[in-house]
Amino acid sequence: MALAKKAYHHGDLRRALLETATQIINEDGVDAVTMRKLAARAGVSRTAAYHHFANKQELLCALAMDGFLRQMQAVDTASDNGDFREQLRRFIRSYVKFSSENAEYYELMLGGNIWRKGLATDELRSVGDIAFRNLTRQVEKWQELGFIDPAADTLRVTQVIFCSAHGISQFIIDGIYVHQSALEAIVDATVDSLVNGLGNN
Amino acid sequence: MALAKKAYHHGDLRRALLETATQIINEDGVDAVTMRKLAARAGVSRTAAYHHFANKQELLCALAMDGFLRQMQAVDTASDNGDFREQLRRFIRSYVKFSSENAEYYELMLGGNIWRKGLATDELRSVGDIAFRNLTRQVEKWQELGFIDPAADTLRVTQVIFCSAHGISQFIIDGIYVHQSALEAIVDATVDSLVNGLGNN
DNA sequence: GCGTCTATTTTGACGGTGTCAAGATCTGTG
DNA sequence: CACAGATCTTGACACCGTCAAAATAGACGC
Repeated sequence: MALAKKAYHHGDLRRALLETATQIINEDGVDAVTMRKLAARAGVSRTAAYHHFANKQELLCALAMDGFLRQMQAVDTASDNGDFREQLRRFIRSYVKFSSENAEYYELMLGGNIWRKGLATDELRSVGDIAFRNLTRQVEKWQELGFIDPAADTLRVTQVIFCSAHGISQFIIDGIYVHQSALEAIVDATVDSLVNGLGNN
Repeated sequence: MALAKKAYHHGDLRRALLETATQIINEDGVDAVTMRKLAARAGVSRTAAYHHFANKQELLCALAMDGFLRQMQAVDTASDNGDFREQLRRFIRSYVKFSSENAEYYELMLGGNIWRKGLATDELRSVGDIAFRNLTRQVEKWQELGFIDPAADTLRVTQVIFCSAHGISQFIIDGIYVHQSALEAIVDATVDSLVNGLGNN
């Protein structure tokens, strides 16, 4: 008996398809991912994938899940030395770094092609929640340290920070309004604004 | 002689196509916009549109342009009564309001399907610049009023504010992490953070 | 080992998409 | 009125996602 799920004909077609998809994403972007191309590269017929994914959306959700897992590893929520500005900068910088280095994946994860249409899998939804809760916990830590008012609504603060980080990521990726070369400067300006406010410099 | 561009067979097919597209967007979303469907609704054959738009992307760019123009009218950069917090709140609130009320258009304008792939028309690019410069000018005004340090880099400040507003918009539209019901609360929290900073409440 | 059952894969097909090439048609101009 | 060029149509091609039915291969009870 195989240990996990050594499948019948192919070996583990599901995993093979996901890996092939990742490869295609890195080569030609998310839009180049096609059920037919995927099957062809995996050496299998056009519709074989449909026994492992109900449809293309479900496959994309599985890929997005991988993205969230990799993102959680990449975003710095561990090191807690330095003052608030330093910690927040490290956090946002690592977030934006991941986004810009994995632009196509980020597009898949948060680009609206999945969520806006309400097509997220339950599984993806829960992984997304975990990723968000990671950030919430970080904010809680900052509140415990007195960096942020402990009386403040943790959820709101998290959303404020997250929206900033996401906006930067998106504009950097799309190359509009914010250019790659100014990435660090913008992150720093954002951090300064969030820490001290625009009013009091 | 016609005054503007009364076309030959149809009348003004270009305009008719754009109007039909707007209609489809409002009914079924951007993804439902199809060259063939467009033609059918306009009562014209499949490929007629290709004499007015080089390809689908160019048509989408034209629609995005309309979006930016409407956005500029909708975003409040006119009224300048009240203190900084009030003005910034009015600005961001009107921005997010437009985004959420015109979600499909916003997706088209800034959703990455155009910009990320580098497919923006020169015309669209310049309208986008104008829209951004509108915001820059608003920030300049705030600097002149002393709400924001006049020595601060206007471009950076604009980007910081814009990224926030965009992040909120995107998450609201996609219904992830930020829910419609908390829209005003999140805008207010963002405004407070931008004005006073998270550190000093 | 054999037969059966089920998971897996394939083949064929359908309707949909964007877009090109060639021909038809209409309109403004000389 | 003829010509030229803009405009539109028809036909075709290569894709796409996905369903239904047939074929196949492994697992499991006997």
